[in-house]
Amino acid sequence: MTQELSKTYSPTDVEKKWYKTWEEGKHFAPKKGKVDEGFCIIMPPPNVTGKLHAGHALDITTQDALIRFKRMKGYETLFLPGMDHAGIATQSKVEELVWNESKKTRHDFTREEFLEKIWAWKEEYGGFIAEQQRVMGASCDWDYSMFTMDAEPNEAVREAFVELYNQGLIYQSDYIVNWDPVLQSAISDAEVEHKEVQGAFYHINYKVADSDVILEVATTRPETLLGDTAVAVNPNDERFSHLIGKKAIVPICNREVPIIGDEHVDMEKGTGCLKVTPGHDFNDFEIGQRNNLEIINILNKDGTLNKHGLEWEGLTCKKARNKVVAKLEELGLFVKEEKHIHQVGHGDRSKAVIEPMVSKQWFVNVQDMAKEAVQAVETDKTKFYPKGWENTYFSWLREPRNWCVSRQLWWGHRIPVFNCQSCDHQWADKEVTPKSCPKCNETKFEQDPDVLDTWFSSGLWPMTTLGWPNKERMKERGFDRFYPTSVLVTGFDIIFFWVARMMMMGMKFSNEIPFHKVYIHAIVRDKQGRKMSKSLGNGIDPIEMVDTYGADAFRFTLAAGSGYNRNINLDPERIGGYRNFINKIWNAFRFISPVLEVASSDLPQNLDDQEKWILSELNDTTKAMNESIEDFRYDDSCSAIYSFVYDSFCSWFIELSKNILNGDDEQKKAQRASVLKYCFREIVGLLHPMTPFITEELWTHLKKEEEGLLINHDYPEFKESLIYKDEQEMMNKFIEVVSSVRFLRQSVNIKPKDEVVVALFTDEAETAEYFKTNIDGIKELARAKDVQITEKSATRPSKAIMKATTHTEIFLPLEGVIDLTEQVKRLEKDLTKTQKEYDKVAKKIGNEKFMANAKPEVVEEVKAKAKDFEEQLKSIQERLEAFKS
RNA sequence: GGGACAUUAGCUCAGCUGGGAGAGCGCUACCCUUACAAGGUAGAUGUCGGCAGUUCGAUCCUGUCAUGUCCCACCA
Repeated sequence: MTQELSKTYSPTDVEKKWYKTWEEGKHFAPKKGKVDEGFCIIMPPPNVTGKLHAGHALDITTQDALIRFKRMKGYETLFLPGMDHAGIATQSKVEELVWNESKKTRHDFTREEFLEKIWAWKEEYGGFIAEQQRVMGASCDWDYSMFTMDAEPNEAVREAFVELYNQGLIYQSDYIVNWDPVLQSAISDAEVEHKEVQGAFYHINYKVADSDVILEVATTRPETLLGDTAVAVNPNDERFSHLIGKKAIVPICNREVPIIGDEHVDMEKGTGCLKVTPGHDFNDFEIGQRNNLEIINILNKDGTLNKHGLEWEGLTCKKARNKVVAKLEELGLFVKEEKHIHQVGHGDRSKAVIEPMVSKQWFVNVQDMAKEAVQAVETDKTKFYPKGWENTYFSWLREPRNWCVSRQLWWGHRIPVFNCQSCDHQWADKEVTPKSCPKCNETKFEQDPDVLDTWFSSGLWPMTTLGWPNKERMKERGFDRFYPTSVLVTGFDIIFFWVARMMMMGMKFSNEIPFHKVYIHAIVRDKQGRKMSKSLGNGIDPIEMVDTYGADAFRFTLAAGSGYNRNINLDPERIGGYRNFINKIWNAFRFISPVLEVASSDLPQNLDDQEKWILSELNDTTKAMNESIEDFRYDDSCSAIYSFVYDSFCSWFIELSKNILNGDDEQKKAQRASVLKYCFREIVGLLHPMTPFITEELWTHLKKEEEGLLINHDYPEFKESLIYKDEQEMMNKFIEVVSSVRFLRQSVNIKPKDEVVVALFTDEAETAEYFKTNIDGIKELARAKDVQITEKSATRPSKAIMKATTHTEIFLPLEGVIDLTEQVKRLEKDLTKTQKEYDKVAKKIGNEKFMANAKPEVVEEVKAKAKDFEEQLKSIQERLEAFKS
């Protein structure tokens, strides 16, 4: 039936075929399984017009592995996809496009016209990333897919906003915000990146009015003196306290401003005198609030100086800075400039220097919400994996600043606040277009022009996607079944942006946590550990990797690198390595495929030693897989299955089966074939979450007629009945002996084809018995024509080379000349090594305190080791003496 | 300025509550052995960052120093 399998596995067609089968067969849709419980992961929605990058690939791999695992376990699973409108990113992209095409900005269009352009762009490129997610094998239910600007999320956003507004938790305020002059919008604190910049302290003299006293202030931003409305000193500072209440004269604009005392001023820092610019500095704004200072805004929206900039109106701050300094020098008020490295805020999207600026913005009062969000994690309602990331989460939420949610953009959720032009009433409305003012019933009113921060809708995402706030939709989409969702998988870089906000919003509107567990995965970097970036050109294109190595190999690589670490350094060569592993599986299958017809799908009754051993190893692997996937230790899962398949199954069990399968004993042959088939059925099951495609493909040859697709099949479980400890222990000795023979063969350059005679000496009756039972295996794998097994009291062959283990002496009798010096050298090396090991344990046994204090089982272990090493030493010494004489 | 995390084989990393240092890749040698050269067999490599302490015993615990990465914080 399957004789035509090619020597190497080619993934492309197989992957396409199976994804289509799964999707068209609706196998990603939630279905009640044997466990009466839902398991749901909401996929972090990527930017709608984005392109899949390595980070997304990791997102998908780790999430999809969990989903597939739980689906097989019999949970009703939902992997819910979606896309984000990504306000700033998308709008900027289209602005750039329009500019390149027609040298026009968005302000050359009406709001409606420009939004149309963005929608058109979205329609054209919007589906692209979802196709790429399919290529990765994401088993999400596309029927659930949502876009953050669809009608349903819009409804959710308005619902949430209006609720918060009516509860007084949303307010509008003239407040100092981070102003991005490129975006020409306010941005939230979380969107500001602080970068170290080489700047300077400029020392400037301010005259005190009606006196000769001069106050020297230090500032990094001399140009802002045009907006100064006070000079502040520390009230406890004896140097200056007597000046409090007097006036100072701001240079250049010659404005008289009060000298005030404020505890905030650090006597040690700078000159101890602080110029206060409430309009353009966060601290100064606070000082201004405390002291009722006037606020002067000296900047335009684009970051250039306005009329307060006097002769420098229209210049950027940076350009104005030098000119102001020059002017001060001219006026004799400039003292000196000191180099100074300081942190300057930059917009994380635009990279522009952020200008603190006072403007009217909408804020969410998050103080209480943050407390609840903190508590949920403190009480382990929501758990972080790895736990350490809780600190990051807490650090953000324990001292939250209110969240500036308004953005002066067009692309996004319009703030549902309306101002009546007749009666000045302001209200928030759940209707997209309210009919009339609720207070005066007039119909002349205007909606607030701003849109909401993208993270406002993202914060509601787990609820929105499950139908909230519409009762009917919630029922339809299974809100009660899937909320709180099971796991959130994401990178640490958006713990504040997203995780924290979802927690706050979730607790606020559903009175529940939005997810039980948060798995924070690593950041994918290049092989040298550098962040992938456009400018470095070191990005790895997932689709290219899939084309080259196959999605399974790529997924396995990502999974193998994912545990509780914070970086994955991705080297395409490693993907190649795991591609080879996938190919290995393919070929192992090719090996067993001819005997499948004589195999039964169930386990035979009278298992032999080898079969018990492999089943026991498989059982251990199954246990390890089940536990590690549950704990998000994909690295452990991958290494467990990798070494089982590669070492235990392929290198030993298949090799040991060749004899039997090529032999004449039909019954034994059928039995072995059945065990091979059993193992393989389990292997593809165990691997399916990581490598869904090849496993589903092979499953078609392994499944029973009545069984369906692997994607829905039961995940292998640990079985008490398949523990065979003795057989495992014996097999380890067997492997040690065979490897030793191979080693000895190589040490005297015996060709792989040539057969040798092997003599084994052991005093362990059980071990000897085992070797005798499995003598064919030794012959086959060590290429021996004859194997003699005797007790150590027997005479050793006179002309032979030898290696000693703790339990068995392995001799290769040789004819002709042996290079004894080589052998002596090698044995002496063995001797020193073993002696060292022995000395270590002997020392412990000689140590009275050790014998008295150590745990009994440790003492026993050490004693046993001592005995083993002693045995081994004796063997080596005897042989050395024999050689030397 | 505050904090977190890291430092283990050439590279990337794993090592659970302290009890003989591991994996993958790479490397070396020999092999086209009838599933697989995207393969097989065998092999080499570590003062577990430095120093001190606790302990019968420390890669693991404590302190300290060094180096690195990241996060937070109001740009005097």
